[in-house]
Amino acid sequence: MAIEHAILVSLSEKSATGYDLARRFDASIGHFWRATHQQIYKVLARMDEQGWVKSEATKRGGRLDKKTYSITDPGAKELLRWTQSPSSPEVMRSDFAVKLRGFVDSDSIREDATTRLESYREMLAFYEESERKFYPDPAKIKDSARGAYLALRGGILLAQGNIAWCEEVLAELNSERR
Amino acid sequence: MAIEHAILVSLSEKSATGYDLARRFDASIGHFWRATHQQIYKVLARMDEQGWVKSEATKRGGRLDKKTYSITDPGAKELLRWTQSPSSPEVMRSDFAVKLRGFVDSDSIREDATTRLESYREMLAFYEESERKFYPDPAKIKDSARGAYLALRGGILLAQGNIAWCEEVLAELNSERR
DNA sequence: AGCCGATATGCAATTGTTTGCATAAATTTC
DNA sequence: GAAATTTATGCAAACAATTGCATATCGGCT
Repeated sequence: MAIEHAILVSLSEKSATGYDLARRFDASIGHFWRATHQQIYKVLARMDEQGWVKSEATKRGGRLDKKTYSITDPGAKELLRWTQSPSSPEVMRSDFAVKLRGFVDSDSIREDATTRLESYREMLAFYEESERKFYPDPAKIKDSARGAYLALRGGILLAQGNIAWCEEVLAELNSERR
Repeated sequence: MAIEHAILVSLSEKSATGYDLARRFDASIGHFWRATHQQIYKVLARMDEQGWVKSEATKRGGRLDKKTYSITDPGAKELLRWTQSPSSPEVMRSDFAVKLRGFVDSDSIREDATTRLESYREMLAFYEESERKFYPDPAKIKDSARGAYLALRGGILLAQGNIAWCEEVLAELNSERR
């Protein structure tokens, strides 16, 4: 029930085609909500029917029309309504935690923890780079950018939590080996 | 593709009925993987067909049989296979981050952050209580409990990350108010 | 005796998401 | 000039998960 709202947020920043959105959901906003292009196209069509977005078509000869979507008033109203309703707590679903809990094969867990550690470190590096680049001085952040900044901070803090977790797992597994 | 494995992990700890599992998925292992009883019953039936679990029925007169499930050899083999295959990185999906990113109504965000902060603090308190109770001395943890301990540590570290995030959001929103 | 909560199982419908496939022009790279 | 990548859209099938409903007994409380 929230890919719609992620799309509304994204469109409220800037109008876009489904393709553009798919790229955004693979980068910026995609750090907080993943979605494939297939899903985006389908949801966009539904949202269009509902009147939350409108599309402007560009003819392209032999190919299907290119459609640029923008948010409508009802769409903005829905976004406000959603913002104002309390968000349900995230459903925790961690393959890694289940794997740990099972503790069937410590070598595999070590490998997995190593891979995860690496990818969370990359993620953290990326987020921190963004932070330095876009918000060098937290006191001077424009009001319009406060939300994006705080979302980014979340990415950083959660990545750090995950890194700490992986490091602990690896430390524990290595101490166990002796 | 992982509720099966969470069930296998849980059954490998101790045989159980669907009902028992549903309660576990609402507490211990449920901290890392949520599932409803309906889903559990359905998946158990499928796993039974696949031969990953077997069930022993107890007749109960007018009512449907009570079935106690336990893990089979093929089930244990599948659990090992799953453990040894690299876990796909968790798909991040955070309503809260999307809401922040949109930043439509800061009062609602403040409320939301306050609620989340509270629930993560409760979670953390619960985890830390478990840690004190079951693992007072990390150096003396039995091998068989290492996995559960490390999963618990994950819960603690991620809860702390989320708490830090909520606190930052609230601090930022309050400084903005002036 | 009546009510409530716990025990115990499950079907059905719907919604949400992933995966596989398909098409086709424009642009960049070798 | 050929090949690969990017731009751009979408359908269909399968799988995963949620929500609503239904049933029935047992034990404890009032």
